[in-house]
Amino acid sequence: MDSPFPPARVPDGDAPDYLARLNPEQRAAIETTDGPLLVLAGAGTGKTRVLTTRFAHILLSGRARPNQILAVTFTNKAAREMRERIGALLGAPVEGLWLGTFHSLCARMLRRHAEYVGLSSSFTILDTDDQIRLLKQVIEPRRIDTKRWPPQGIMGVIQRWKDRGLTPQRVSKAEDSDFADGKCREIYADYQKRLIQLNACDFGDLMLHMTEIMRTHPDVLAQYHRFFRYILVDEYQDTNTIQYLWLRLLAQRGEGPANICCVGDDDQSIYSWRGAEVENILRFERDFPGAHVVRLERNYRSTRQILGAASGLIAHNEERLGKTLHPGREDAEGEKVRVISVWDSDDEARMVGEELERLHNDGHPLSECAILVRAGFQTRAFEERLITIGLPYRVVGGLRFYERAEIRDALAYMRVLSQPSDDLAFERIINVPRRGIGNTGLQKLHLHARARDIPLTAAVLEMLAAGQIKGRAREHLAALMKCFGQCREDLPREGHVVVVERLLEESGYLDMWKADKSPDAPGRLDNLKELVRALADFESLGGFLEHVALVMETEENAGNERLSIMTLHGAKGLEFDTVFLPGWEEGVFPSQRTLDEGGAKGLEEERRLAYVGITRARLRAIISHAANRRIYGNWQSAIPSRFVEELPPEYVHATGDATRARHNAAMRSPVFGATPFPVVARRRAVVDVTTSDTPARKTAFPIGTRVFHQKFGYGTVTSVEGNRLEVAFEKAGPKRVIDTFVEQVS
DNA sequence: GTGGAGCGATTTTTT
DNA sequence: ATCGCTCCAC
Repeated sequence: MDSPFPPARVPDGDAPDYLARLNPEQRAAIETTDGPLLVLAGAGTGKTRVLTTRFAHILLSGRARPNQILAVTFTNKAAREMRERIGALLGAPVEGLWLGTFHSLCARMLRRHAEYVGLSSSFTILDTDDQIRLLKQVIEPRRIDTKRWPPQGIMGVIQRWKDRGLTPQRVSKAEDSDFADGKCREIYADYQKRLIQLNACDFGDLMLHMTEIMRTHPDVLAQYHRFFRYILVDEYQDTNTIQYLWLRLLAQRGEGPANICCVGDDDQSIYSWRGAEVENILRFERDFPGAHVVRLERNYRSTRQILGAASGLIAHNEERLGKTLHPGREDAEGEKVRVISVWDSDDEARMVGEELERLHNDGHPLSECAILVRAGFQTRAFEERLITIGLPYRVVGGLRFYERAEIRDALAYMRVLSQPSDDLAFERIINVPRRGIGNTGLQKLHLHARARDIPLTAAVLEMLAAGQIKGRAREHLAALMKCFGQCREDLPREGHVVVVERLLEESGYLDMWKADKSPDAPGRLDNLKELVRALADFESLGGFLEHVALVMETEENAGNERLSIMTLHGAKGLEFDTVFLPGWEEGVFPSQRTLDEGGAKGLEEERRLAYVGITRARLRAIISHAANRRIYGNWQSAIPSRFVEELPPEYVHATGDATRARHNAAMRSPVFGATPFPVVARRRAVVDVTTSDTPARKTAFPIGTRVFHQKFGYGTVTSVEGNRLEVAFEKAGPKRVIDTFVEQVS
């Protein structure tokens, strides 16, 4: 240790105060600094705390300087959180950390060694849309039936190969038989070639190129070996093969065992479908001989009842390292996990709504409640119900900011502004708004560009000059190119914020949305405003675009007093006082797809998902299953999920609500219970609104106010009753809504 | 080049 | 049922 940080070492014997309030296992996980270490961190056992304290401990004990620790996470959110907490522990923000996602760290490394794979260090990182667009170009000349073999499917095959660390040369013929008549390998090779020509990378390439460089250039690898003294990995159970290879290259140096610490939980491995290999964590001790293993099993989050139910459930899995959660607090007895049987999915939504109202009225904050579903289609029933009873919610997940069409369009404009040779970006916006360039026009442009070996923008200029573009397209394109040219010229003088704003204005892009009559157009304009605002946080356009490519998220307005609806996958890492777990039926959860093709492994993963769901709850977990559910338009009867049976009965309170459910159903449909009568259901909904004891407030929306609603669009208030409005929506017709769901428009 | 009709798919999501 | 995408006719 030539250069301790900070200079003063913590004296042995006296434990420094950042270690004081940790339990013995947590301390072991932190103080076992040298050699390979696997920390099996059960849900709610203080994983992040261990990770960040360990990081701080390595620094404060003088074992390494900040830039000698490599700390890897999966999401930007996790990286950000870690950075903040380390800063808090050290009392000051630390600069120059190698702390980030696998992909951002690889991007950073790859910029230094890009030339080894034929890229220049200014390579661009493509988003999913660009990838598909490029792949389509590669597929096109090959006479492949894109009905049978859609580009997305081929992209999936390629990505899987990349996940496994296979460059086109490394893909064996045998690997490439099933999909697209065995042409995937050629397509993959072409696609990679085109990426290099464009000086671009997709996400998989960041890992693939960097791993390939380290594999084939021992000098580069040695450099990183000298550089990184300690490696920390979060969520190790989610690593795929390429991430594993990348880590192993960095960790397995010749002299002595590596200081690699992987933190994870095999029971929370739920991402095999995107390439994650649970085996990586199961195999850790064999991969790193002499590894220490620390189990964190004291849970400080949930009640004893919840932990008992979750542990009993996960014990049905075979493939696991084995861990049992114990309550960390003595007072954590709690209520039993409730299992509620209902008649159909409408009853389920109604039941959840009623429970939520009760909790809300008892003073439990809605922000501490969540509905966790297996699949996206389940959210709709709950949304409708919550709108009816007027409980504010938000659906977490959905499309994120940078995935929205208008944001991607605007970013494409910026990319062309900053890099005229960015063909994929230019292709995206050349006809947005409509400029009279269709498929054939674009083909001609491509032909010209390829023939002259120039970017598309240059091809446009040449073809305009040569009079090869006619009619309306000619004027529009000339105007567009002039606009880009002018903006590019103004950029250094006026700054990127002003110029981008002008570009979006003068190119006609903003006008396109202003003229759009659809209900979500105003929201899109707001998003664009937000995007331009975010631009100001960066010094240059290039810096902003790099950030966006890697960090595809913005801080969502958290909306404090709202309950959350999200998928179980989306809930991983979060916690709530109260968690609703609806749809525990065979075919929904576990999902039909898994039952059909996932085998025993798939089922175990579904069970882990159930385990993740239950362990999100601090105080209350409410599981429900319906006897009948509408799937893709028709009603189907369903039996309770096997996971319900697997819950240990001593921790469960089953509300045998089947009687009431059947009664409700009988009232609704005298002949066949399985086909509920929607009209009655709707009337019941209205009754519920008026009998609800949610206090009515004074509303700020007098009759005649023009309002906007996220789901229903524009409308005019026709009557007011406390905080409940009746609004005549222009598109959706008359609806009753709660005032918090609409905003006034002028 | 644009817009409408018909077709098929429809778990989970990050970077 | 619903949405998104492709194909075809104007």
